[in-house]
Amino acid sequence: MDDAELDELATDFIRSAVVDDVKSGRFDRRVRTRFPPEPNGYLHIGHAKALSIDAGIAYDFGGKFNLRFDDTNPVKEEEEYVEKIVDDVRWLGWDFGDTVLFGSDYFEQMYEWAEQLIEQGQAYVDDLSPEEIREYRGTLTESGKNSPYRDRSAPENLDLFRRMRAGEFPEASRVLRAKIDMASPNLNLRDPVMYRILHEPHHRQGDTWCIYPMYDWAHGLEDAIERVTHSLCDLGYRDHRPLYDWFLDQLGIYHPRQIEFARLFMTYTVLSKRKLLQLVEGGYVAGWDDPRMPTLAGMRRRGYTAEAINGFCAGIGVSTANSVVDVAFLEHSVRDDLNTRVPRVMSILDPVKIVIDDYPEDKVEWMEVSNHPQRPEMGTREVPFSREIYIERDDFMEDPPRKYYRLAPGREVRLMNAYLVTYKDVVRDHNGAIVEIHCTHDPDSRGGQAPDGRKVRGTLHWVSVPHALDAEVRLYDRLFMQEDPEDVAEGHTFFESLNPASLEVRTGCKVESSLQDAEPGYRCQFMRIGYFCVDPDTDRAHLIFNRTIELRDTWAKIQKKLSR
RNA sequence: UGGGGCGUGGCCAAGUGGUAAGGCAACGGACUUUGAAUCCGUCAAUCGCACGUUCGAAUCGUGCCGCCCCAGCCA
Repeated sequence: MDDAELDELATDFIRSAVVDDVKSGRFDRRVRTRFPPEPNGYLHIGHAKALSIDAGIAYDFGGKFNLRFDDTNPVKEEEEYVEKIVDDVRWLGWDFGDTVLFGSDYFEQMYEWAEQLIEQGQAYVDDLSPEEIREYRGTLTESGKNSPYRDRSAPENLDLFRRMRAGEFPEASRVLRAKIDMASPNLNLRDPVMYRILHEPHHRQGDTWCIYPMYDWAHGLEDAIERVTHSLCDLGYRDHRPLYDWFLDQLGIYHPRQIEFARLFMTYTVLSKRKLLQLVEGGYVAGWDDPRMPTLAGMRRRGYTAEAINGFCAGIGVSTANSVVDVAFLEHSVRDDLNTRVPRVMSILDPVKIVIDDYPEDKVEWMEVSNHPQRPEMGTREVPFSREIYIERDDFMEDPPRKYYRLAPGREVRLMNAYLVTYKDVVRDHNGAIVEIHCTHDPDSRGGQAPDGRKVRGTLHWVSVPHALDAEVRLYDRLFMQEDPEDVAEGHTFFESLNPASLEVRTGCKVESSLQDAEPGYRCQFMRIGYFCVDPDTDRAHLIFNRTIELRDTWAKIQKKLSR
């Protein structure tokens, strides 16, 4: 890549920094990034943003991208999560080569470097209790004070540290600390803990270790071992950067550059692993992959595409300002992607029967219907039409308001790709509820075109009664009712912001017969309603669709205005 | 009240001394066999506030205000 090509890649402040480093040869013109999840939960849309930056930069610069688990705390981490995370990263389409990396694989090297620091007199074994360490650390406004164990000799520290590793001491009895500055205004530099004793088996290392490295100590070393050039993380680590740099400098080893960016926040959503876990464990949702969850697994099940999510991430930009992205932008990204790629189909969520009195009783016509009116290359299919069809219950009104131009007494409407039909009368049950609407049709309007060119404003979707397939449809809505779910009164929790109507299960929906063999994951647009996909719970006897997202609904807006 | 960050339209976000990009949302209108999509148009005399420097400031200086993060043997 020459300089002119590089300049074009400088589209945000991080890429600009990378461009500078490539130009100056700081890392031999290499670019290598990494995504370092801790395997203690599922990935969510916030991780998709981080991935889009980490992996996206490696991709744009023709560099390498590492997927590396930051698994330094055996008590919080589980194997199940690593599989799910790997799966999600692949699904999003990011290429991390053929190896999944683990920070824990570097434990031995880290240990050797710790001994080096001890020998250099820059790390010591501290016997203070956790409570004492906290007291000695001082506060935001008062400086800390030195531990009485701070000046142990290097040989003594080495001996103690080796015995820590050998398992001679109980948990919490001792730690290894870096000897930096207990008076630093940056609390992270007040002799941070490097190793703690944990008599816990590790998900990959088994019982090999009983001392485990802390994040600040481990992270830069992992980056250095992997020859990462740019270690990108969220703003929360800004204050840790001096420490990241300090360890690498004292060791005198390869030194990547850490750059921080703002995490993603989104309206009507919570994005913290802790809270997501609470939703799962409290049974507020059906699991990590519940379609209402902001997890990648949930969104995938909901019908969101990787392209939509990546497009969203690219669209929100990268900056260092804390911001809350409007969930409407995510929804826009999803509709935008689905609109161009997904076939159209007719399905009725709330059916009411129409009988076309002047249409022969046994006749069936197979109408040729485009799979995507704007994209003829997606082909056509044959859809059966007969005397009795279902339409949407709210596509008929006996006493319609202004601007309603669907079926009503005295009206003629178009049945999409079929015929123009005119209202005749209605049949009710003893409670007065409508059970059938009777119409007549214009036999010369086959295909839906008026032979005389008369204007017909309303166009309805429909499904032939004898051919219709029964389906369950799960209508999902936002999980939370408030823009900021955490904005609750004192003593209350975000659970109270939960939307009680976030899931509505409809049974007895009538879908087009072409959906007969649709496989789980199949996406389509139910015309005039929204985008849907087949849920994995589907089986031969039971078709189940998830509503991914509604179509924009201008009529709903007009109605709202009319009612005011 | 220590330290580190951040403040550009309802929401993101460009802009780095030469007179406020773009997207989302919203609102009009055109088109329409999806009230979808598409298309066209409207939407910041002003960049947290106040002084100052300059021919000229969102961009530089000073002061103030507001918001976020840090006191795990979590990451």
